Amino acid sequence: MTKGNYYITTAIAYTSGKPHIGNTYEIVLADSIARYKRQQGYNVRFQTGTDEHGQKIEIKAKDAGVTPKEFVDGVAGQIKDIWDLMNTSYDKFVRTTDEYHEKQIQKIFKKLYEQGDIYKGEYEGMYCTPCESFFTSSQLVDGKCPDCGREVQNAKEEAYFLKLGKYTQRLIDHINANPEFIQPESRKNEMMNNFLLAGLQDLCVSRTSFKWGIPVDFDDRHVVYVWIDALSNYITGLGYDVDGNHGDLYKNFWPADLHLIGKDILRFHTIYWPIMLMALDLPLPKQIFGHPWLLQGDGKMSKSKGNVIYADDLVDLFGVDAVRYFVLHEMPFDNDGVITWELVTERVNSDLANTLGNLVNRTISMSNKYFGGVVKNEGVTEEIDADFISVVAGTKDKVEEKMNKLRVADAITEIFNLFKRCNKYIDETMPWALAKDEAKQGRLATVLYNLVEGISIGANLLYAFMPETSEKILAQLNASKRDIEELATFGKYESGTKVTETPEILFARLDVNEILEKVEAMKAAAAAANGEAKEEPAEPVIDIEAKPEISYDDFAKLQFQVGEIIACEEVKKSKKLLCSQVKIGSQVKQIVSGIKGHYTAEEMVGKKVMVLVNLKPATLAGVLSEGMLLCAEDENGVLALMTPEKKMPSGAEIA
RNA sequence: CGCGGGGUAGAGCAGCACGGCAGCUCGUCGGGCUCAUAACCCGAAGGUCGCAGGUUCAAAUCCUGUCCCCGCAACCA
Repeated sequence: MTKGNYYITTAIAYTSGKPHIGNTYEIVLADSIARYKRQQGYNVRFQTGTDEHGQKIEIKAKDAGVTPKEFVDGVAGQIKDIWDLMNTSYDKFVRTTDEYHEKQIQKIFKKLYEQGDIYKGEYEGMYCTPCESFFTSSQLVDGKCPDCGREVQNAKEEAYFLKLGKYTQRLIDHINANPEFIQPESRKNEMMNNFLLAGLQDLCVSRTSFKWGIPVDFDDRHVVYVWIDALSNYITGLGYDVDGNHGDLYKNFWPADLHLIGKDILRFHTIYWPIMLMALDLPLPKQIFGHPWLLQGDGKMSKSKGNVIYADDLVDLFGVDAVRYFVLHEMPFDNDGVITWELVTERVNSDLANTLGNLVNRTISMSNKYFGGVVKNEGVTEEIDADFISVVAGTKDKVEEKMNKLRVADAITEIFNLFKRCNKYIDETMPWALAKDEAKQGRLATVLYNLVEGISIGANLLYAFMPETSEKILAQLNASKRDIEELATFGKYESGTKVTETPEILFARLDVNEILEKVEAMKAAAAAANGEAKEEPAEPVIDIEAKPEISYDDFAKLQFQVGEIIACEEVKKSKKLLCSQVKIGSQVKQIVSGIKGHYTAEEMVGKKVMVLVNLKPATLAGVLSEGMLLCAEDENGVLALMTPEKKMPSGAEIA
């Protein structure tokens, strides 16, 4: 009966903090695919988990005054709670701090080192601490981290590298030969053109700058850096063993059928991971799908804006299945989706309450009203039934077609088209009119039977996406759960079955304003809780990496003066540059600064600012810059110009 | 200056690889119905598909140019 094995994974979540609805989307998406596959008859293995190492966690734990392990135990628990709250049916939750995992990582690292795929080298470049990444100077943007825009430091670090060159061609060939490998396809070209064809730099796979990681067992100053550690979870979680003593799970389920990941880490999954596998002489996963992001309506989610949406808050307000429905249905296939409280409310009302909930409710009440709840097919058909039945019975194939292409949102739409067709069927047949005519009892019974059967099929199809609701509907109808294959046949609902006498409202209609009020209340409560927890909400402080000590002579080389901005304009074609004419004493210098977005050109004019005067002129975006305006930067990247706190003449020296 | 995504009806989106009547959901308006959660069904209004050119019998779709927005990401692997 089984169609074979099917192994699906999500990316493992980084345990630096509570995941929000964006992170949660991925596990729900994976869950719906896993459930669907199971329903189709596959023997499914569904794995998720947490990535628990790295400098950031080390730092966060320190800030929180706990050990890294305690910290990740807490967050991993939180993540698991949310996964469970979302009713996801994963079979395995890996943690990269699990002992079997750590052991295999060390062995993998060693094996790759011994066979020459990993070598020891030295990494020199500009280092961005928060991003834990090195960059070449050409990668920097305005001399700052291209990823986060913050300052970078020149740094050098002994490190191990994974050789990529040896396998690049093989990977290119593989991608070309397997068009399904990277999904959606538009991403495939991106990977090819931007990385593979351009030539790969060897990947740095160890770190000495922090300790919270899996130690390299033959060189204990190093810990294994994220990629080998995290990516390997897909095989260690199955019981892969470097020495060949694999567990049965590994034998049965590798290679994976689908790695479901966010589009941001597609590069690592379609390039580095396959190369690692090639180096280990293992088969490659069959498909990698980089799903889009779920975005907050009024811009990017951010804690400072207070607009982060968390899964548990959504569940409190709407219920698990409503949230699952929303994220699965509203997420386009290869475009980012939008979530707002209003949009969720709208979907719940129109799709779940009106179309579905009300349909179930009205059907059951009619059955009770007219036949004491007994649903019997009297076989009195009419021409009008044919179209209805073909729509209902045809939905299974449509859903299957969409699911095969991972078009989950479209699959759900098909199911709801079925429910809409049911509502229409009620209007077409007008059961209440039939009920008034004694001669039409048989027809009435058949109509209700058809409806109940239609809903039963729809509810079964809904199972993968909204398991709880699916079961509730089937329970109310006293219908049985069916395999997918049986859902293309109309008429399997057992005639003569009695439906529930007391239909429960599946989804209540919601009032947008009430929802928004509750959201406000929730935010206020959260803010209050935060405030209390912190006693005095101390102004946050920022620690940056210490730079080497300098002598007074070094300092004396720097010439700082007060400058007055006498004119300022935006640098055309640049994103964040403003070009200022700065009067310093009697001379005027042109200085370009990356502060557009923090200050407008008009605001700048007239300000007295601190200027580093004797900086070697540079050209930014084609514009000459003869100095630097000094700014302070907070943890959110907000910039503030340094201005004298008393009135000072232009040109005054700062020392 | 870099890379990526986008601009189609009031809102949210599809359509674009392969040109052929501009579509879906919500909302709005009108009608119908009363079994049902003021729900359901039918109908209508509303868009020169960001702008300007070009190719073509025909362009949202292909080409060229241009403007605008967003992101570089989920608390920052």
